[in-house]
Amino acid sequence: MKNRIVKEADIAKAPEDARGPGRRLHGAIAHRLGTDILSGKYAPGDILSGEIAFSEELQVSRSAYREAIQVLTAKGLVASRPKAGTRVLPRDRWNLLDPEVLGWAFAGEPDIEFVRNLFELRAIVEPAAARRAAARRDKADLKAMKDALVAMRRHTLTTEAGRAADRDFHNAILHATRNDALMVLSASIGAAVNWTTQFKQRTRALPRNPIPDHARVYDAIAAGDGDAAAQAMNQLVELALEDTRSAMDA
Amino acid sequence: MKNRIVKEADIAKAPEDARGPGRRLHGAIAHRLGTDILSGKYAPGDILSGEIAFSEELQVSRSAYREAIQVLTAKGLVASRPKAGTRVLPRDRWNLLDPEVLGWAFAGEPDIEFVRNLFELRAIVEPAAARRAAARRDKADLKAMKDALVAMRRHTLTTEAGRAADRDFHNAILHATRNDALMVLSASIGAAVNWTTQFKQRTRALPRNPIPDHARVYDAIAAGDGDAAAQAMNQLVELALEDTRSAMDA
DNA sequence: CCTCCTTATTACTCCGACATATTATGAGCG
DNA sequence: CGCTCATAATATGTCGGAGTAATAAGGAGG
Repeated sequence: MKNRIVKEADIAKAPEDARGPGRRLHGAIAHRLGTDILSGKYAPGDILSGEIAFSEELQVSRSAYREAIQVLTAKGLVASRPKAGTRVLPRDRWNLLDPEVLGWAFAGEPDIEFVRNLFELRAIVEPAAARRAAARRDKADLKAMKDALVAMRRHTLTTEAGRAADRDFHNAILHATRNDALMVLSASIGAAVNWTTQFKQRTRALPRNPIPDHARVYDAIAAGDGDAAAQAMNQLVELALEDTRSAMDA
Repeated sequence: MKNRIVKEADIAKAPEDARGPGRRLHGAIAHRLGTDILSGKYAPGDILSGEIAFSEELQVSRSAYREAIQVLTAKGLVASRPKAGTRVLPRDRWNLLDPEVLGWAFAGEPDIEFVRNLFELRAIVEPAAARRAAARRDKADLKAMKDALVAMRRHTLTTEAGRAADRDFHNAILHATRNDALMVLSASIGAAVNWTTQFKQRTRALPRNPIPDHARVYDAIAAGDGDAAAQAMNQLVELALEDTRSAMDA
């Protein structure tokens, strides 16, 4: 049984009705409106045309449009009130750490400043997570990290399998912290990192081999050395930011 | 002249839900289902009854029920597929940092372990934020912090106004970091902290005056001393955790 | 035992009507 | 002239039903 994945090219090919199999209509509408908002096409304070007008313009029923709006409302992007209409909320109300919102943010040309902020957050959270992982990890955690490391060596970051292994490695570390809140944050940051990594690949080949950095983090966690793990992870993040920044400047 | 039968009265009058004004019906349904999921009434893997059955049981239309499901889907709590039904997703897919989800998590008796994890995250993020705020704050930031500090002194944490001032203080610090991602995280953590603070008050009077701790953080940020700001904030969080833990143990 | 096809079930989409909440308007009055 | 309060206008909210499409499950054929 072939488990086909939906390629990015498919939805990019049909910008108007970006609706592939498995993707619901209201999901597609939410995706379109979400990217439009994140890209600045609709600015905070703007009021969307009424339900009837907009749903007709999009050629969809009012129900589908409303369900899409509920999704955006749940993510803090918009708010609706009778008679007043649906307006885009100020940016600080947006749920920027929502994985789907992050995907929308990176759908177009990503804002360099926002990427910098995400890496700053990553530089705060991941070293601290690595320190705790070094103290709490068990054999299963170490095995998951080592497997991911091996997979990264095999496929390199130029392939989707390699990037998946990279995410697995970081997820294994976060999992070893035994902290739900940290793990959820990892899902968000991991998604963002994935987008930026993909972006790096889009411009040119990765200038540096990231495997040794990951190996250092693994060794420190395996040795139970929290300080070394935090330091190694901090270095990893800093270098990743450097790579991404140079790729975006070019 | 219209002889209307009880339509949405049942849900509205339902004791626990208390659908307040300004709160929509689908929002109330999402709130109810959300709290039921967070409280464990519906466990991950459980399949909800079909749209028709459940909407009739709740005495609401399918539209309202569906829009509520879209909200839960957007927050990663459930996923729906034709023929398979709507099932509760595993916990690691939940958007636990979504402010609304956090509210649902604290609607019932909060899980002590989850609270500990949230404070651990706070202990990671807020000191780092304070360090950066010390480096980047301007006069407006300092004024906002000082105003919040004054308001905290006036009202104390026993009043809603005082707790709002507490949130304002922390938000001012996060705002001074000039980092969107950090600010969003602050909204989440702030919401959670608000719930726990409220919980502390519910059990007994606050055993210690938190104002001096906040003042120390302010002084360090005003002086531009990043290390001192981080250390003071770390101490503040640790003490807050201690208070909350003792309040919950009792 | 596996593959392919059929079928039944379930969510998904659409439609049109009515109810409700909020803003805007303007009449009446101090 | 400016304020208050009732009234009307309008967009969102809620409803019920009909029909479509997708998918898991079970059966036919290899």
